[in-house]
Amino acid sequence: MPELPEVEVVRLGLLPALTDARVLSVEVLDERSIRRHDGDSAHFEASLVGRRMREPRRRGKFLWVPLEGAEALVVHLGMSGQMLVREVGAMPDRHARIRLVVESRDGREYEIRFADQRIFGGMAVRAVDGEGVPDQVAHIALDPIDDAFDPAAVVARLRVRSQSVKAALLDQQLISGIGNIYADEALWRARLHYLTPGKRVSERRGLELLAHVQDVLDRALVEGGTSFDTQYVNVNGESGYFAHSLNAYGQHGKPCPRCGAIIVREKWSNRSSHRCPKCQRRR
DNA sequence: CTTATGACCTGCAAGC
DNA sequence: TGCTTGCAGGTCATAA
Repeated sequence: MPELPEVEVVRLGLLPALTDARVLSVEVLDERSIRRHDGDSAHFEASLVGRRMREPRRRGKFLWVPLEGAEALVVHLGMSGQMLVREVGAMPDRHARIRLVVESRDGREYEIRFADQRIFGGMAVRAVDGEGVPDQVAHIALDPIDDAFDPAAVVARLRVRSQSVKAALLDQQLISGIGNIYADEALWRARLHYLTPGKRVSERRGLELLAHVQDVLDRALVEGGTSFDTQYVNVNGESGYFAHSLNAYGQHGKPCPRCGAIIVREKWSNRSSHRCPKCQRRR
């Protein structure tokens, strides 16, 4: 489950099971899901067993579970990753790649399953800095729902770029947490064509765009994220409801809710962009 | 430095 | 029915 709202839904779901829990056992079922870990899967397992976990954190689409000592279990869901909280010995989940058994704060045991169809996601144990941020996450910009997020600074950096405004929104080193769905939704709300160069976006419209980004992420979070199929689910395997509220993403062939023109899908940078041909013209 | 492109994977839906 | 093709919520390394 990929973008910020979906990852935050997962983090919230993990809080009761993992905060102050202790790792009892770890089993790597598919080596490929251990990514950017400094060592093999046996080393990964040994790095976790017996250790105490702290409250799960998130920046953008990166999730991590701080460990006692200056390390953290970093989780990235990639395109199709899931973190499922199950009873120990529950029915198997499809595409389960890594299993952790933990004893939670209240003394109950849970089986945490990392499931991932496409294996673009993964886990690693990494060192953290003085702020508790893993080295793997250090290069990721603050996300729009972080207290320290600075919209004016992001707009200033956007406005000196020649690249398209959509590429900027997807650049996790400029602003994190946005992916293809929420980029298209925010651009629709802001009535901007995705190919508009950053330097052609006025300061006022840039700030408006970021306000739309924050609003669409907040609303999606309240709805439990966007799910089109069973790939994108919370820790209990349940889907979110924000797909009903999409105005542009995946709406090609349907009328624009604002002006009635037919939403189009266009190939761009090895993926799809959705826009209203009337409200989001290239100027 | 910035920017663009392909690699990494599995599986589903649509079209023939 | 079976085959092929296109498509999918991301990130990173590499090249220009």
